[in-house]
Amino acid sequence: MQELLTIGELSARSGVAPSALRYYEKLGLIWATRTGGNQRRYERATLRRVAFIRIAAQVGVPLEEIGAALADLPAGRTPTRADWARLSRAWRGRLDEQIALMQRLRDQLDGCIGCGCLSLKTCGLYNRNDELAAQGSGPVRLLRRG
Amino acid sequence: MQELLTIGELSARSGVAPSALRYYEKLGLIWATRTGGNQRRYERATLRRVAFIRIAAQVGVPLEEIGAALADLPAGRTPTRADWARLSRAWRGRLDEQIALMQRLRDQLDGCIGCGCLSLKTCGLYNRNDELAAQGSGPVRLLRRG
DNA sequence: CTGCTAGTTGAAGTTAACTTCAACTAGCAG
DNA sequence: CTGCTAGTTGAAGTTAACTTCAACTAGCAG
Repeated sequence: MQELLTIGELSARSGVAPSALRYYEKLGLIWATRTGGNQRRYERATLRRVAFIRIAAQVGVPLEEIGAALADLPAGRTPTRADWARLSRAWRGRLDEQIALMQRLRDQLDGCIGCGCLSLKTCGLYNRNDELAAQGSGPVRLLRRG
Repeated sequence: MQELLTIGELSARSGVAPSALRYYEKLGLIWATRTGGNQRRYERATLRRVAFIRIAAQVGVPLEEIGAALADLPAGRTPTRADWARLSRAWRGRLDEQIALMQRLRDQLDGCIGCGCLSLKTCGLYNRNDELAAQGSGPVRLLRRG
């Protein structure tokens, strides 16, 4: 029942390069046991973990934050369905916020750039971005905080 | 009528650091005339240009692509309201696509991680991401292509 | 015309998320 | 037990989007 995966197998099944998997390990996002010859062997549960990492990363969450979230999973045992469900609830809220922000951006882009009023001082869209900029900056932050 | 802005003024009014403005100039996104003493002086229209750059960048569009879009603005004259409207229509479509993708991600996160089926091979969410990965990778690409 | 703040340049540094490289070892098919 | 593919490490390289630094000059208030 303990079928372990080599790094090549995990890479093939997750679509993530071996070098990226080693990088994730260095950041503490995943881990592996070692063979006598020092090669990595991954538990099957790692597939789910990597899937979660990739999905969150593609949504713009920095790996460090993903690691913090994963650290909330139970330490001793393989996470259950319920563990993952609990974790995903938090990201659901984040996605909701991001979607709402982009919708506001879109609507204001129509009304604001569309009408030619994009004049910084008076433009609601730009001022919103100023507020966001105060919390951080760049697209990633925009996506992170919502 | 030709009130020009110093880099400090443009920075203060746009919320973008002087070093970033110089960087944008190096990339060809904005430009300035020079005083006798070689200091930059920006036309007021540059404010609108910078606003557009920041908004697009916050949505995840790389500066190089923003530059390509800005290159479509009329060369000889200050862009009119209609010029900006034309430009913004293209970004509107992009935003629509991005919003739609994030909504799909959210819905599948509910159904997929939520139910514990996040098993890569069978997971629709993850497979969608594989397709996306074929076009590029990472959050920025996700946001770029939609 | 003094003095201070604001501006100039080119080079180097920063961060995230990886990839590439070199030099080497493990694991397994035949 | 040979030979090839897959794996190992640490260091260095990559890209985007900037920032920081050093050494210097402009512009303007008083």
